[in-house]
Amino acid sequence: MQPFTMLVIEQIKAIPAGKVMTYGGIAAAAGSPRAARQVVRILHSMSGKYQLPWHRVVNAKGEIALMDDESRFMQQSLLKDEGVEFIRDGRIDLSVYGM
DNA sequence: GCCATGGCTAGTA
DNA sequence: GCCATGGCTAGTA
Repeated sequence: MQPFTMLVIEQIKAIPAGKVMTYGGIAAAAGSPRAARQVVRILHSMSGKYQLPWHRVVNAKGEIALMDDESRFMQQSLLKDEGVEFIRDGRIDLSVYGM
């Protein structure tokens, strides 16, 4: 496992319940601001193995990025259970979370 | 080659 | 809606 990958995994694991981070934000925190897509890949392929709170990651607009209906519903439910509030229809006001 | 991005245009209203 | 971007895992040889 490469250093950057490890940093990204740590960042994701460090997101507390009830908070969210963006793909780009995580990439930046791991020292590589333009590597948002790589964060996507890591979530996609290592969420299960490393027990990542994958549902706490959203895109830069505060939207759930998943394409699959079932998965996005799941993500929304998990976030709501943690107290994350959605504005009209599936968006999160990122300014509430300091972004 | 993959990927669940992001940011900036063109083009419509 | 388009396309430049980044870092590398999964899987074959």
